[in-house]
Amino acid sequence: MPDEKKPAFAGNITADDVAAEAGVSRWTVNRAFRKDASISSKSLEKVRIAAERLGYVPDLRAASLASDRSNLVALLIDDFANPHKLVMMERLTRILRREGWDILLVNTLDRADAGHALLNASQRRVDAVILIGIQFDDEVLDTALHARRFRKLIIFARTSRNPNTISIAVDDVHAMKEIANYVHERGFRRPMFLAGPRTSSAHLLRKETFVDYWRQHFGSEPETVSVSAYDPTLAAGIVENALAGRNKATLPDILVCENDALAIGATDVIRHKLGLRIPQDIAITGFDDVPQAEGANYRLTTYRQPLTDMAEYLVKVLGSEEDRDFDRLFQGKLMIRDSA
Amino acid sequence: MPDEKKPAFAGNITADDVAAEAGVSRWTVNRAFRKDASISSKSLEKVRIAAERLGYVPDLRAASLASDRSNLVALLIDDFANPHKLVMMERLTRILRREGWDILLVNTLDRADAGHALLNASQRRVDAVILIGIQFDDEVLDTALHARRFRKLIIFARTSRNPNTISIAVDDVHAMKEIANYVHERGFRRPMFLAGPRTSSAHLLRKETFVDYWRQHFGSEPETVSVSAYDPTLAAGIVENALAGRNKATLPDILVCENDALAIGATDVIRHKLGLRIPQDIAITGFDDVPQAEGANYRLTTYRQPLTDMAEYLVKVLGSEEDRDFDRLFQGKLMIRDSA
DNA sequence: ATTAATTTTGCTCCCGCGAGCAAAATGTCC
DNA sequence: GGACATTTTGCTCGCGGGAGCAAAATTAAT
Repeated sequence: MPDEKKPAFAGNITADDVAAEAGVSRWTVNRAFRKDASISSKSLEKVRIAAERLGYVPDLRAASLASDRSNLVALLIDDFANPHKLVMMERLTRILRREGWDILLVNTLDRADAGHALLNASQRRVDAVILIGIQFDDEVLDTALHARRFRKLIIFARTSRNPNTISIAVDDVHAMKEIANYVHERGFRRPMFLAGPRTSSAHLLRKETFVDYWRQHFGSEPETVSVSAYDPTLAAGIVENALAGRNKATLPDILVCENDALAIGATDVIRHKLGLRIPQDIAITGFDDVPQAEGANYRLTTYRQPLTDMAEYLVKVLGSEEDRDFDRLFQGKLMIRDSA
Repeated sequence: MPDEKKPAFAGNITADDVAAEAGVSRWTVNRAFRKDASISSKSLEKVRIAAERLGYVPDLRAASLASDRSNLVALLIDDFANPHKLVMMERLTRILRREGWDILLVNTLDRADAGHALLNASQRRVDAVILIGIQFDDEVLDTALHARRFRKLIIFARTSRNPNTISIAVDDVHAMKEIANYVHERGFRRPMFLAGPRTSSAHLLRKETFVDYWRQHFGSEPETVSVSAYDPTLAAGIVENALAGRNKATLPDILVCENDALAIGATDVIRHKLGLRIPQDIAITGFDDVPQAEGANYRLTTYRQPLTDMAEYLVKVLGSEEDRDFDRLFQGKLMIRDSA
């Protein structure tokens, strides 16, 4: 009788086994699993059946080793407190997988760890590295680029001026000017800007744009406050400190936040700790348009990044063999809701 | 002369190059990068220096191919709408990386896609698969186990009765009884249970436990409502439908939610669409203790899963060569806040 | 049918490293 | 210094598949 014992580990079935079963050579078997295969439909069918019976799937490690293409990209992330990261990961993983790219997820603990994370990725011989964290400053990038172990280094959803990286991001300058204009149009006159960590010049782009634009066009100098991470909880603490004890006259009339993570933390504390109403006592704007921004609780006026388009462009870049300048800025959309 | 052109792609430096530079054999070079290495400190130093100069790092694909150990685990996720997933990912990736495991992140689009996702992982010859999604029902598991392409199949943060999987989860039965008792103690008498998708029997555990326990100990039969995904937005819609138009007498006095994702959606709609106060008009409990549950806005009474302990146990399981029953239930902790 | 053009198949030689063993080097003891 | 134990080093062979070419099979053209 056939032994019906518990299913054994079957990782050791190789193309040779399938070749024997199908009565063809090993190379024909391997060809059957490549899309560019030059193979007759007859032997393809034979191989399919034999592979099915034996439970064979090609070993991508070996394929990658022999072909020098891993079809693997590393995704380096650090700030898991930011809910927008979840959205970005979902979008990226979905679209990348659809195009045949696998993803190595690396949690970069802190700035000092960035180098190790990059090394980690390089040992798997990833074809590209995608950075969606915040702690990858110029120094880290330079180290990575110096080692030069990846074909492409992509900064996703953040502008980078480094000429050796590929930056796929929303046009922050345009976006912040649009926000500034909207804020002013709606009659707000004393904005406060809530900024994130200042780890590199690129992060200052939104803040600088807003502040400079406001000063130049509307005269006054906006207050600014900054938080050391894009974390709603931290933002709440900072905002509470910054606004506690103020009265109608000294309170900003709107809090312009660098992103939704900060705006959400700010909203919570303004309502529940400071007892103020949004937008009557103080309005709020965000950036990113995370899912909860649309929910009944926040109704946050924010700026939507065209993440899907950006991810689609990303896979196009990954697939390209050219060595040109792939940097690209996308235009987002101001989502007007109740918070401002 | 040595060509000093711009930093080239340096993925092609091999142990042989380092061996030549250091004046040792290739095997000594490789040994220098293994921790169990039997190597003299003198040649280790020589190799380190040479490797540093050439920018060499071992190729893990080749190592994995030769040793039949990839040190890679696949992480399969599907419900990215649930904020708790972000917490789980952070914890898992951090602890796994610390122990030398790399992570292949696979976004499982839907139930039909689960098989492909598993195949995907198997082609990279991962040492184990970790499931933290919801759509991996018994049928999917059986298919995966039948193919048997992984040494270990771990269901994380969800109980599974399948004897061939390893389930690392919180003790749902104990937890729900604790919640039921607490709810009753605090004087609530007409609970409604808000459940998630009913894709497999395992998902019903919390609901069934609560409902059965309540019926047996407190007489009445709780109402139940279910949402097709752990998504706050969906939960909001369902709850609005379920509660709209009710008055004091017909409204449940507490909404017991299967997890925080549902509780958050429910909270938003109860406050902002139905205009009710929490907990005065209706109380709420959750499960998971996501970061925002503690925030000023929700102050959600919920049940904390000991994620760190669970993740630590997971790496222990991964490292073990034994073939015994690794299933384990952890005890969590009821976090009492303002929502109930 | 014959020859040439084209597709399909099989083969050699790698890809970069590890297991396991034999040779060489080093250390130990009297 | 000699005999032996112990560490360190080098080597053969294989992990599973790809590039690229030559042989074989098929198709097209005359």
